Amino acid sequence: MPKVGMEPIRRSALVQATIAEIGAAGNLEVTVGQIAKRAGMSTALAHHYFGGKDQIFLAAMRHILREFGTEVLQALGQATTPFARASAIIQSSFAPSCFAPATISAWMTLYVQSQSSVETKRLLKLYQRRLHSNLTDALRPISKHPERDAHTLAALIDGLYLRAALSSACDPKDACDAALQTLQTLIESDQ
Amino acid sequence: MPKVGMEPIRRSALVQATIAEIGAAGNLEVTVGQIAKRAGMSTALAHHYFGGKDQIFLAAMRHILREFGTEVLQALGQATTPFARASAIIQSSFAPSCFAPATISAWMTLYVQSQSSVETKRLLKLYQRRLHSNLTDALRPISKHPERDAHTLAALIDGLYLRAALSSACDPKDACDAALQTLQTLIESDQ
DNA sequence: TTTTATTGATTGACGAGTCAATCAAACGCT
DNA sequence: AGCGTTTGATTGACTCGTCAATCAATAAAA
Repeated sequence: MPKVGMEPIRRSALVQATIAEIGAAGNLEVTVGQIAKRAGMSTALAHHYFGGKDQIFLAAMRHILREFGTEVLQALGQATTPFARASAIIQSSFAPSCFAPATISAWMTLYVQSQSSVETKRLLKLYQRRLHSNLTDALRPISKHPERDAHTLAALIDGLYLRAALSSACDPKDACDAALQTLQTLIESDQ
Repeated sequence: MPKVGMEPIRRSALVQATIAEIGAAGNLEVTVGQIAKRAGMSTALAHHYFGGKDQIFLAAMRHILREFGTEVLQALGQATTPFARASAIIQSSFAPSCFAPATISAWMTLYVQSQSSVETKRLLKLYQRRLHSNLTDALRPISKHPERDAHTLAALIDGLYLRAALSSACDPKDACDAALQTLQTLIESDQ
C-alpha cells in the first residue's frame, strides 16, 4: 500500500474532509477522529501530516480563502468597465459557493476564532484588506470618495452575507441585489 | 449559610460570570467549572439551577440581547424626529457596551451557535426582526423605500460592527459615523 | 420534618496527541 | 540482477487529561 508522494494527496483530503465535517456539524465541535475517518485514514496519520488540530483547521480556512480569492480574480478578469469591476466583486461575494453550508460554517468559525488565535486573525485581516483594496481600485474612477465607499460596501457585503447565510428565509440573490443597489446609490450621490 | 431565595441571585451571578468568562476566553471553550468558580459556587450548583451547560449559555445570550434591547428603547425615547430615531438606533448599536470583549465574544458565539442550535437561531432572528422593524418605523416618514433602506442599514450595521469589533485597528466611532453617513445618503437619494 | 441550598467526590465518556511496530517502495552497492 | 538499508506511509493501541453530569450527604431555614 504505502506509495511515495502521498503527502499532498493526504493533506488535500484532510482539508476537504475538515470543511465537509465543519459544514455537517455547523460548528467547531469536530474531532480529529471524524475528520480522519471521512478522509479515509487514521487519526495518527492526520496528526503526522499536520501536527495538530489547530493546524488542520488553519489549513482549511486558508483553502477557503484562497478559493474565494481566485473566484474574485476570475470575475474581475472578465469585467471591462469600473462599474463592472465593482459589480463583479459584489457578485463573487454572493456566489453559490459562498453559501455551501460548509463554507458558511467556516466563515463563522473564522470570525470566532480570530478572537483567540492570532494566526486566524491574520487570515481574516488578509481577506478584509484584499476586499477593501479591490473595491477601492474599482471605485476610484467612478466615486468621489473611493476609500470611504469601499469601506461602506465591504461592511455591507459582510453584513448582507451574514444575514443571508444565517436566516434560511433571506436568499443570496436578494442580498446581492441589495448590495448592487447600494453601490448604484453611493456612486450617484455627490457630497 | 443556606439562605432561602438564593435562586435568582445565583442565576444572575452565573449569567454574569458566563459573559465574563466568554469574554476572557474569546470563544466558547469555557467550562462549567470556570463559570461556577467565577460566580463563587460549585459546578454542582450551577447544574442544579440551570440543568446543563447549554441552558447557561442560552441564558447569557438572552441577557445580552435584553440589555441591548432596553438600550435601544431608551435611546429611542429621547428622539423626537424620525431622523433622530434612526440615528438613535444606529448609535445604540455602536455604544461602548457593545464593544466590551465579553459582548463581542457573545455575539460571535451567537452567530456560530445559531447554525446548530435552533433556540439560538430563534434568538438571533428575534434581534434581527426587532432591529429591522425599529428601523422601518423610523424611516417610514423620511425614506421612499423604508423597508428596503431598513434592510440595507441593518446589514450595514452588522457588517460595520463585525469589522470594528474584530479589527483592533478600526474603532467604533468611525463605524458609527460611516453608518450615519450612509443613512444620510440613502434618504437623500430618490429612485 | 419538609424543603431549599450546597458541595465534595465520583463517574463515565470522550478526545488529542504519542509511540512502537509494520509494510513497502526506492536507493545504493557489488 | 541480487541484497541490505534507508525512508516514507500507516495504524492500533495506549496515555493522559478534561469535563459534563450525577449523587449522596450535610446544613439550615421554615
